[in-house]
Amino acid sequence: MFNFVLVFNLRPLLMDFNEKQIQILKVAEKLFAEIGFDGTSVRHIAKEADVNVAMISYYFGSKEKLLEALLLYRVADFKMELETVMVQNLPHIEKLDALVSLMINRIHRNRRTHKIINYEYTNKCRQIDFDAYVEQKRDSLGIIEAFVKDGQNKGVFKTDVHTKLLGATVIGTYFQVYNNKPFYKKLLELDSDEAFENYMLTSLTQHIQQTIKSLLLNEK
Amino acid sequence: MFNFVLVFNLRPLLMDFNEKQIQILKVAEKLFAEIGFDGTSVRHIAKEADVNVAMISYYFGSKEKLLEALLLYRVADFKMELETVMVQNLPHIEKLDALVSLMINRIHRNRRTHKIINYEYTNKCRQIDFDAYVEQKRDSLGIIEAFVKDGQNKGVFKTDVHTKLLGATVIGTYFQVYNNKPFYKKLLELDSDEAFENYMLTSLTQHIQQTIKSLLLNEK
Amino acid sequence: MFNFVLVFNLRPLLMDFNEKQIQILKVAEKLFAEIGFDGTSVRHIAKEADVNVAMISYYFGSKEKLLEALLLYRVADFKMELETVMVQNLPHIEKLDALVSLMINRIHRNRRTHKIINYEYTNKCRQIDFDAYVEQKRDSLGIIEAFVKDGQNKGVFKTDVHTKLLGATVIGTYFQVYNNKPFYKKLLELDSDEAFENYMLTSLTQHIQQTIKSLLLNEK
Amino acid sequence: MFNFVLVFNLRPLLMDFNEKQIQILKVAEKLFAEIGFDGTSVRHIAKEADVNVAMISYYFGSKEKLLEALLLYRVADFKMELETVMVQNLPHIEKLDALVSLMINRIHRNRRTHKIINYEYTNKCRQIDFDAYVEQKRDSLGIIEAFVKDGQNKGVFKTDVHTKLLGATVIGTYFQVYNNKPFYKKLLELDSDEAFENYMLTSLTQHIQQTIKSLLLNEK
DNA sequence: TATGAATGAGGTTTCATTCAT
DNA sequence: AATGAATGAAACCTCATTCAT
Repeated sequence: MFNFVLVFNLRPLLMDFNEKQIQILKVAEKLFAEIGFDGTSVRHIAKEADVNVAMISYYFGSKEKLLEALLLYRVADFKMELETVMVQNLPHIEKLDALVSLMINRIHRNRRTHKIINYEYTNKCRQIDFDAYVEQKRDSLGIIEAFVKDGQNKGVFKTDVHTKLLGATVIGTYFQVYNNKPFYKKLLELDSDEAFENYMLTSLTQHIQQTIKSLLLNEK
Repeated sequence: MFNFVLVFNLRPLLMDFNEKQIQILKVAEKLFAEIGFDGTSVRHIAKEADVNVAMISYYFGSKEKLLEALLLYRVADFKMELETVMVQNLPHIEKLDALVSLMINRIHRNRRTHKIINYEYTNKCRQIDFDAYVEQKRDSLGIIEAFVKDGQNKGVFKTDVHTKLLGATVIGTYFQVYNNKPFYKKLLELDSDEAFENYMLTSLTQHIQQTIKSLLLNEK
Repeated sequence: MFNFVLVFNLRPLLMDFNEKQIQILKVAEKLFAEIGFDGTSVRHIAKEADVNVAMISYYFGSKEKLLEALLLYRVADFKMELETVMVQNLPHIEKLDALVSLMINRIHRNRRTHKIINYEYTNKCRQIDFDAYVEQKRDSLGIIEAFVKDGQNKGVFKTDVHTKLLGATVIGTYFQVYNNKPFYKKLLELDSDEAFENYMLTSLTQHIQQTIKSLLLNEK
Repeated sequence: MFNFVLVFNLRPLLMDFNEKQIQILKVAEKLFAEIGFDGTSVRHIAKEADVNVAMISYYFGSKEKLLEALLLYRVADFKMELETVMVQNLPHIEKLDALVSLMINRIHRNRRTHKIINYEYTNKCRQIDFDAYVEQKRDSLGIIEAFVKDGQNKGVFKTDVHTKLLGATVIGTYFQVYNNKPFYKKLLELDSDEAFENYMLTSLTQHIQQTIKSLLLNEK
């Protein structure tokens, strides 16, 4: 049976950032996502966050450490959310939809940080500790895999699927659209950023839910 | 002096880059993909390509123009390939598989350049001409859409799908795995880069084909 | 960070450059005058002023902004000096001599900066704000013109002169000698730089005074 | 008596520049005057003159040698012209006017080159041979001085003038206006470049003639 | 004779960081 | 605890010139 009893792994995050630190983190997240990690200068961050340049080194140690802090700040509590869904007493199909929806919502909320990660994670020459990210990803995919296996055992889900790749399809589809925002805005005739955002959380989400359900539910 | 920039602006489809230019382009592609556009210095490119630093400016005008040249070099003749598949006399289902396979192969071949694009395309502050990329993307998705519509008209494909998002699922799934290579190598127990490459072109491709077919073929 | 550029743009007449800034300005003035603006590298300035290269950008923003700062530093309070002479209760002829003498002294004191201006003012491709210079020039010539008109009205000065060109003759004669210093040193048998300087402030000044007086006083 | 019999000093100039060389010289003169010697790149010259970059080194040896060639090309035959005036049988006063007019015309014709010289002549760090310029200047001023002395001996000209500085006043006044062209265009309400040019050759010339005559003719 | 290709040197500016206060 | 001043390093690019052809 699907084991949703998982010990909360409370990493000693020391995430007690003060107000100014959070201000810096938010500006950094925005700028890193918009113009890249290397493309963003600490001066730019400092200016936009209305703090002294030296403050960034002072608070975070270095620009790279700032990114690490951002990862901890944004990628930490996902598992708890997922488990909140898992414990609900729902039919597998509905739970599947809820799961996908939650993943997308979560990713969407932190899309900027995840965009940075998507790019920087494979960056050689970078000395960033991605453990929190990897751990979260592992856990998330683990939960999905366990849930799918449970459904397969119960005969609800098909078995001839690449279970480990389901998450990649969910998140990958999301980011392929997000990373090509100008292109898809035009293609989908979405006039404003708001319309685009809305599309991501409705139609795109539906498409992804439908995709995953098709894979798991239908006869081949 | 012969002005290369002019030639680029004319964008002749048969780009006649000389040997040294191609050497530079290949090194640049590698480094841009590995450590980012901003993270890569022209010195680094020059050193790795074993050419003088000034040569890059001489041949391409600037670092940004070098990236534009790379786009033209890598993203140009996709449509022709796609059409080669389309004209084949195959059942829709087989043609669908061939289409997905071709897309992935194509993306895989130029994965480095596409990774750069995925990141840089939405980069504000960047003055890069992405027209070739956008054009190619539009054409590709257009061909897919037309093919799917044809299948729907013939009653082979389901109609309640987000046709315009199919490409995003194909390519997005691919890149989600590619961009998290270390993670998936571990998850999928792939020991070497070769094993990973092989997985991308076999199992991952199958997964994506299966995904798209599930969406288009089965009852909901 | 305190933004000096903004302060410059406000152009406070009492510029509060700190010691190091003044050091840089003086070295820059010397080198710009000796080897030209383009011929002078910021490295050279930095070395001669014994400051870090980056300091010039830090303090002034750019090399061109440094020149603008120099203009403001050197070309600012001329009108006040002129007016000091004008309010004196002297016969027109003596006042004319005093006026010419003051102009030459003033120009001589800032001869280096004015030499740069003489060359750079008409330089296309240069994005320098010469407003302070133009304003000062306009004011100076305006005061002279008004004074001459007054003398003409009082019947002291002749009327058939190109009043607006008097300043050009004063300053032009000065600079024609200054810009051909090696030539005139030899022609006038002035052995040392001191002798040359002395000549500029005595004989040359007399010549110019005599020139202007001849124009304004004598029958044609 | 004024000795106008001077042996023609035919410097072995080898000024047999071919068509392309002259083309280069003309473009160089224009650009050097407009954006300075250091500010002008040989590439710019080559492009504007529609010749290969290497041609400049090939024809002239170096950029500095190109400037030297320009000096020889533009500053060579002045003395002959001056002597043409001197031998005319005219009253001293008229000859004085003719002399000034000739000087200004000559300078005006080669104003661009002379502007460069005015700036570069005192440029330390520059290894340019200005002998042709110095020689020409010496000769010109010599002829003027001799002419004035002749007039003084004949009692036509006043004696209490700085004879050696007359040339500086003539040429200096001219360049002070020329170097501040935008300023004087506005001050003198000259709308077009043509109007400015015209003013230089009429009113400004008159002013200078009047200035010199006032100095030499009138009672003090 | 003439030139396209190539290069070493040096240009300006920006970078992340440190340090004295 | 917090910051303005300062700096070495390195970024990209342009320069005048050379060289093989």
